[in-house]
Amino acid sequence: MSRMKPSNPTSRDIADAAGVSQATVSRALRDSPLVRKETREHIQKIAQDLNYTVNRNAAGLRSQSSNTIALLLFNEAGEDGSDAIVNPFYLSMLGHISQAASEHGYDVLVSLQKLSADWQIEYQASYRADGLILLGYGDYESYRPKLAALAETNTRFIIWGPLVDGQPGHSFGCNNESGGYQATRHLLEQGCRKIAFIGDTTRHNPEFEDRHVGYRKALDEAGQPYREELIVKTVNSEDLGFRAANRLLDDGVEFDAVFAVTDLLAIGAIRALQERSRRVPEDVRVVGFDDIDLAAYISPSLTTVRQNTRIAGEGLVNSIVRLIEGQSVDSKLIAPELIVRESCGSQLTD
Amino acid sequence: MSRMKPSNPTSRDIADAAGVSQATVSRALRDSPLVRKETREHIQKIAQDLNYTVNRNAAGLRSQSSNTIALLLFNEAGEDGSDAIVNPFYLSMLGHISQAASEHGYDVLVSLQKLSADWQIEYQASYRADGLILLGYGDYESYRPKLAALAETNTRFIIWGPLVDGQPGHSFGCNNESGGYQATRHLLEQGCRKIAFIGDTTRHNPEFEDRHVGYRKALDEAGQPYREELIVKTVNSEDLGFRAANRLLDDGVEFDAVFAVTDLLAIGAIRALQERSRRVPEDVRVVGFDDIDLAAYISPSLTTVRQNTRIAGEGLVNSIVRLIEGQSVDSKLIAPELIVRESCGSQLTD
DNA sequence: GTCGGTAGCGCGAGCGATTGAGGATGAACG
DNA sequence: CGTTCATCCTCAATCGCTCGCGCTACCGAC
Repeated sequence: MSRMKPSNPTSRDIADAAGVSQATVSRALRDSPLVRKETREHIQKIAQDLNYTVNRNAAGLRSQSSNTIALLLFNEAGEDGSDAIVNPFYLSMLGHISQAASEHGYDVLVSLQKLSADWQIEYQASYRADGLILLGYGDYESYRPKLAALAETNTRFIIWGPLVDGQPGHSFGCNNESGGYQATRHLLEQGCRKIAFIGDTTRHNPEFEDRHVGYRKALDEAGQPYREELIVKTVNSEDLGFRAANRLLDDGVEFDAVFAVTDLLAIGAIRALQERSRRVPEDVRVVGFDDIDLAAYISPSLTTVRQNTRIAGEGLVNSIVRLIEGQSVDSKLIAPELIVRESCGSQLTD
Repeated sequence: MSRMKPSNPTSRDIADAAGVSQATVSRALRDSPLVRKETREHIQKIAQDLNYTVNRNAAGLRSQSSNTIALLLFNEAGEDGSDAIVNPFYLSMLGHISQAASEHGYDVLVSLQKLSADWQIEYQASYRADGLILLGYGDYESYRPKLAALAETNTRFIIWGPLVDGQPGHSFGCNNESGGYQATRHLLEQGCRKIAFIGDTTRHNPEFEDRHVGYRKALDEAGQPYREELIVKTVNSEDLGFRAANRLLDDGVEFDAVFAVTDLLAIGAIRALQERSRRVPEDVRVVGFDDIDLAAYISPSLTTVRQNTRIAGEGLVNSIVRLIEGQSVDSKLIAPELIVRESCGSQLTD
């Protein structure tokens, strides 16, 4: 099949050059306290001169570890065979995950997964990696068996998302309820009374479900009624946001604001509104969720609930590393933050 | 350090269960013609039942290969210790690279590199992977020695970018000159006569240099003079585009169009123009390069030169795989495509 | 001067796959 | 009926590293 480059120096070569045993080289290069400082430095210098690096395959084989974490990205695009489009929010997390991982001495293996793929793939990844990070997991309900299978084989994994009762494994996410609450409350404060909600409200998307809970809580608190006709259930993509808003308009539902559970949905909704001559924010105020790059640049710029991807990425990596090292993980949620821009019309009232 | 999950089935377990030797299991699982079809299927079934997957470390150690390609992303953010922001264009390539790689049976290891990092890191990556893909390599001039070092150690790598004379290794890119030409020519056809150019024009960024060549060629062809004062040299980021446009305005340079060598620069430039009350496209028409997601959503939507990331990703993977397999690679360029949107004012003349 | 303790290093047995060399089997052939 | 081949498998030797032990100095203490 494929070959690596021919004949690199091995630890034995270093050992010969340094006049020590090969085992000592191994220890020295891993900063083991079992070898004297001078010896260690001597060996390290020689290794550097000879451009030696440990063969990760051999090291991994012997130590039964890989110092690698696999990042499984689930793309939300439909099964229409179209290009795999990964949610930009997850993509922006990738950078921070990679960074954090390398600080912990881990490499990152990425793998795009189709939601329809069978779990065997994940399992294989588990052989290549010490742990898994699952991003954009989508429909939790239908994936639970796969998660259970992972857990059963002692695969260490962590899911980006809320803590769902009865879900196998660990998770790390943001306080979606708080985010949904903040968004809705902000709209209420702007004087909105008929706030449409775009996003799933069921256990299938616990993240969205929690945002919906926050939405409802804010309404309750403000003494506003919860109206079924304002709820459009959908999963995540720009196009679905577009369609959702169009459906509201088609149905003749009156609304003066939209809370979309993701920025992608919000952006699609804004496009639909503008196409049908509704001004944002004058006629309809819109708030999204995630704070993807796009949010700041579209017109009007999008008010949204930010999930800090740096903190998220670091948190995920921290958790998985703790898991790998056999420590316990405390799955606390990170706090989302409302970012006010133009689409919610705050400026109008100033 | 870290451990993988305890005791998985090995090929010997499969062998015992199937009543064959362990070597036969190994061959059967790799569809070797040396084992009879029935035997092979029998073994594969058992392997599946036992949730067996080959230990990649062991396989890699023995065969001196990893079936992995490393993707090195160079972030363009300054050294101000700020968050690592990867150019969204490269990020969108990631998905396609990952996809293409898995179709070839390769895993993808990602690694963010600071431009300032020493080459040792890349070298280490080369030990983990059969080949390297370098994205967003930045300043080619200063990196040449590192590339040479890679080439010298027989590391297989491929760079996204133009074919630069004297540059070690192989590359795969898009026809930047054509792209620059198309963009500029389109602006000329819109009646623009003073087209500012934002981007590097030197060998340090061969991609941009080539776009500049195309820009100049279009001007020549139209009999338009090339004016130094319209050129703003800068590298790539939204903020730098913002500053570049401001500088043009500060300097009192007259211009009726901007060709920015990346969308990020173009978006920054538009922001600056709008802030200083220049209408886009009425007063200044703008064309970018890349066609990142953002381009379609900003206001006005950005006319740009698209580099098809799917084709690019597949091409890169194809090339590196060929390289790994010892075949020759023909480095042809992919063709960029002008995507007309609002920022160039085409609609105005319709 | 003997002895226990310890720091520093070497020995050798694997880790689990791949791979070339060689054995068993049965069909084809003179 | 003995040979000759394919065909299909088995044997056993690696790949380069890690890690439990065991060995050797050397030190201070009795």
